[in-house]
Amino acid sequence: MPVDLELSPKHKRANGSPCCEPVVYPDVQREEALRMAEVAKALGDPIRLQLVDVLRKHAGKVCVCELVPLFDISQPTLSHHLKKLRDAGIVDSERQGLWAYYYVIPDALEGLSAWLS
Amino acid sequence: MPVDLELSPKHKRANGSPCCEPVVYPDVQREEALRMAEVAKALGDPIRLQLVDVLRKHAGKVCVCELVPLFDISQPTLSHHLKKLRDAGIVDSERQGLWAYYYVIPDALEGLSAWLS
DNA sequence: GTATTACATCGACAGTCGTGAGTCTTATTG
DNA sequence: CAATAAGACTCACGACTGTCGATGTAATAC
Repeated sequence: MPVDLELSPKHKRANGSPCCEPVVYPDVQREEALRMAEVAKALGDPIRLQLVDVLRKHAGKVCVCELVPLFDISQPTLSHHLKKLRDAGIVDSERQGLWAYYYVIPDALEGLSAWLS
Repeated sequence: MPVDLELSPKHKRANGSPCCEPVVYPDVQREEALRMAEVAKALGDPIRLQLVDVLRKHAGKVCVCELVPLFDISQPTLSHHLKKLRDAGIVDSERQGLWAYYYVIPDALEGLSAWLS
């Protein structure tokens, strides 16, 4: 329910004077925005978003070798995307012999999710 | 409640044969992932995320001249970010004389928000 | 031991990004 | 009319991105 509060007819301002009452902006938001933007950026690639989707739906740890055939990209590229997700703190991995198992870090998406709701 | 379903000790596979039972991946997700990644990418910059935050909290249309003093970037750069948000379908604008008023498109974030929840 | 497999890292490439300075268009003011 | 202001656009710059092929590392299989 957007309310059009004062779409006031504005006036050209003298060069030094402020144009309008600036919208207040809480400083607390700033570092939180940095973190949320970091997560959003990591999700800002279709393949990474689908990777997270698969990992979440699987509700457990998924071997990289299971992920490779799902996407039409090379193994090094997939590894690169997984690293991006790791760097963003969204997923983590666990080595077991030759195999690496990935999983979504619980609550890693909660901040962004809460803000979006 | 992550359940470790069969972290089966895997075996090295012969070169041609499949390594593991690949996780199924619904094709429906694919275009939806494209759209959500587009939105996430647009939110993947702290300034743009804060811009959307301001526009949402204001619950109405906000003049660009009110946005400029909130951020430590030049006016052309702010305009550039607003264009990115417009291209991603997150915000839209409305000209009124010299002034441009921006607002968040209702439900633009709903897809991503629902997926994250 | 050697060969092979899983996965990560490196190097290189074209493409995109965020940024500011400058310019342009349009509308208001006088 | 001329001057000025708001905001979008253009250009250029360095930085980063997604991609692949090649290479490196470590563990398994023989």
